[in-house]
Amino acid sequence: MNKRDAVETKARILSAAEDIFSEVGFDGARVDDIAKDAGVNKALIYYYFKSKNEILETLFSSLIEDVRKMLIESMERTPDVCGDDGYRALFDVYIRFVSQKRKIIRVAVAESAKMDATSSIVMELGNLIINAEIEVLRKEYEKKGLHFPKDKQELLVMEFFTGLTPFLSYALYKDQWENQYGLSEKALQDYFYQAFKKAHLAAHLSE
Amino acid sequence: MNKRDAVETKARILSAAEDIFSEVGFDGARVDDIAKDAGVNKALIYYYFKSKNEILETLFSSLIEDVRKMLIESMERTPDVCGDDGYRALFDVYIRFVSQKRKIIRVAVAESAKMDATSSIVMELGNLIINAEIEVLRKEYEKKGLHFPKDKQELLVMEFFTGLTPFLSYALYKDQWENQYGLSEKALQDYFYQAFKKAHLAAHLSE
DNA sequence: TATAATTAACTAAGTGTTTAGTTAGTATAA
DNA sequence: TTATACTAACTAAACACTTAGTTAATTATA
Repeated sequence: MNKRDAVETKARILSAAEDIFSEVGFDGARVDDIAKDAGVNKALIYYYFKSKNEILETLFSSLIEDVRKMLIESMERTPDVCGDDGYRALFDVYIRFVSQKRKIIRVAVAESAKMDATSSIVMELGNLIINAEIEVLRKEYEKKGLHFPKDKQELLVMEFFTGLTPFLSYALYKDQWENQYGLSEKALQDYFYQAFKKAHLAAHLSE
Repeated sequence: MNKRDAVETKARILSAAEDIFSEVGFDGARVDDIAKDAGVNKALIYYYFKSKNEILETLFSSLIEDVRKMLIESMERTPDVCGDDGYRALFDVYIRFVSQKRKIIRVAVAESAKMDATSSIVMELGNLIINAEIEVLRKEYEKKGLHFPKDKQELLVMEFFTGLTPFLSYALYKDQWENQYGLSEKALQDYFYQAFKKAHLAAHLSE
């Protein structure tokens, strides 16, 4: 077997783990089941990862890395966009991100919901996303010749509650809303975007 | 050894279970630990509950029952309140609810985040809360002589994303924001209320 | 009113099963 | 022939749940 097979095998293990973690949670997941779904022997998992926990950490690291890349790319693509267009661009990045990463976000939220999760991945995600929002706002203030109040920590909380958590809940409950109420993905996103924009405009611009 | 009050003992078991579930999740929780924390023999837990799962179901049933009571009481207390006051009343009920029930809400969110959770307790909570919001809105439309568009399901989704999930995240991440950013509970709630009101006004009244 | 019968509340010490992780080895490509 | 990729078979520990009782209090009976 050559090296390319190994990379692909490792990816298959991670993918199977992601599926199973998102279905039954980390503690509920069985390494045997991950191995079975990945089509490998269980011992091979311990050849690539030192523990079940390291599989989760690898998945979380990739998630953080991916969202960081996504945000950076978006900012480089539209460096001067602010206001309405800025929100739209940010919204598109978020929605693409949570749609793509829905499964692992479920796991992150479930793990963060545990009380002892001090090094919470959701907080880490939140900080990344908040910084992106601040960047959009900063441009907006700048364009108006105003100084952005950098140190206002309450703003971060506002951003978190009004900005990040609806996206997380979108990732968590999208399927259920679609099934239970027959809502299309497009309809969901349209209404969601209106709420997102209004909440942000209300929070930052109208007073 | 003296016999203790059975009702009180059962309550102690449930309380210990709630603590441990919220710390390490349902699958991560050990029945031995619950017994130890409740100060009873493990077998007594199986005397009162047929399984570990039944403990969780009992806790979830109580949560649903409690929120239902809370909402009904609030509506009976302020039957004609609408508009700004209506939102304030609803907000107060919500915030009191999530503050009191924070621990079990963590568990509910963690469990709901698992993909197979079809009979999701969060969806059940969501429907209860959504109905309460609709009631406030209905009064508002009525007072203005307008007919409330009952069948708009998109409204439910809006309510869910903009109304319920920030409360859930408040329950989940309040401690972390307080610790990490030194925010007081009052400051959090004040800003949170502004966001809540604006999001709702924006969603329902400004178009 | 004393005591025997009954039951609710509780426990020590398991049982069998499931689990994460290991060992000791084989096959293959370079 | 050496390093990488892989597996069947295994183990120790952890786990949910059970068994086989005990204790304390209540109720029925003499």
